[in-house]
Amino acid sequence: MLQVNYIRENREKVVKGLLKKHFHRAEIAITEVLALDDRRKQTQQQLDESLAEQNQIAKEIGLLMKEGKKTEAEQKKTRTAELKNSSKELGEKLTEIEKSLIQLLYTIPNVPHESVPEGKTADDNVVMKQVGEMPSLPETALPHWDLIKKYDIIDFDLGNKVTGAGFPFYKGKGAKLQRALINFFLDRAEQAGYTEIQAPIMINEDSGYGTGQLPDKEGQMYHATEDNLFLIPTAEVPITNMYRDVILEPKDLPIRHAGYTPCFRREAGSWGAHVRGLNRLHQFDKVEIVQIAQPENSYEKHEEMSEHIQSLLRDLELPYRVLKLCGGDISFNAALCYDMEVFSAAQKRWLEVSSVSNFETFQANRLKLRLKLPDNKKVLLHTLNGSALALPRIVAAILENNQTEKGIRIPPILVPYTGFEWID
RNA sequence: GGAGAGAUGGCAGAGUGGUCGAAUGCGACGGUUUCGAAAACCGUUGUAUCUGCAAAGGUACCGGGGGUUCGAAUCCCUCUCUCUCCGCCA
Repeated sequence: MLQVNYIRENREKVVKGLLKKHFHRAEIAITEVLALDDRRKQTQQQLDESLAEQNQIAKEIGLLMKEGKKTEAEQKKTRTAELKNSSKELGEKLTEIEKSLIQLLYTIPNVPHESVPEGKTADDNVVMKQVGEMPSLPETALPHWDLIKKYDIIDFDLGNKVTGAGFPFYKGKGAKLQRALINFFLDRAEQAGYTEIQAPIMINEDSGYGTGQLPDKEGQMYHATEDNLFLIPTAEVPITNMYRDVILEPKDLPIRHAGYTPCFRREAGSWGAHVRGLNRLHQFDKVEIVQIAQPENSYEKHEEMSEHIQSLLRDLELPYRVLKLCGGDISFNAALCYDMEVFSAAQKRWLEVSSVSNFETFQANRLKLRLKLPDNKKVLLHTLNGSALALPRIVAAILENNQTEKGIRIPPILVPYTGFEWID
């Protein structure tokens, strides 16, 4: 959620940025925000005045009562009755205005960083770099959904039976590979200075609002209505919400956390031929990295996170590229976002395995996550996160790219974690 | 699941209707003292929002929401959470 004061002071910049994000009603929405905010202030002021008078009279009555002047006290009560009525009306009006304002703000996306390229769709994203050699596979190469059957390591049919589509079972070396990847990612994050977190995988409503999954994207989350809890779509949600309503000091920063969790996404309506196998699941494993940084250096941290993620891909020997998302493709919350894609050689497709974003103050504003400066002023902090990494597509690429006649070769860096060199 | 207790400022902990935004203690910060430190002493020390160049002032907030009252941290209702005991249990 954008700050109203920021909008007010940077109106042109905000509108321009929102248009880059293809938020076409930017001008209208901003005008309305400012108008609502003016009305809010005006009403608040009227209410405050009314309440101030009431408080004043109440004090006077208190004094009169002490002195035993009951009649005079009774007289004062008439005026209070009037004031109470007007306060009530003003209060209701204020609540209504505030509600409209918040609702409107919820519909306005974050302003993109100036380096975000113009563009409408994923085709307009800018390839920043491409690393690694593209494997050349024989004609007989299989896509991962065939490989997992051949070696009996991941079972979708069992998942269908026990839970439903998109909830596969990992078996034997398939299960061990999962565990190896998680441990590898966590160890590397720890080496890079991230404190490991084991977070709850269900969150409450407040947390959903805090990081922006609510109110708009509730359809993406599984909802346990009995207890009004949501299964997390990413560890970003519980980890970032650790800092909801928190005021930090410069010495606490930057904060670096890494957490492994399963992630749950309903993915309503997004199924099709291009999401076969491991390409899209309802439940998957992911190690997430989160940083909380000072506004003046958050973009350095963003680069740092991007570099960390890339180092994982290089060590796994996967060919990858880094995209800078264009205005039209970048997410609602993000100011800047890089996507990391690995090449899955049998599908001959680039698969998104990580997304690293700087949200600037967009989440912090909802979270009320602030920094207390030496002069006691409070400013909103910047939040960042990235996948490091999401497992299924990494697994898909490893399986496809490393397939040989004698089996699937495990990348050497993982062998200490898996305990085996081949899936055969 | 049953019974009971509770939720107050960074922490501890008073406060049961009228200068209570809230005693006191601890912590933190600044100062005096000291070669330096400790101790002692003095002072400062919540958040949000509005008016204002500022100084200053208004309003709201004692778990959340609602109510009673001229006036509520204090009374009533309700929700949430925490703790203790019993039951069940990885």
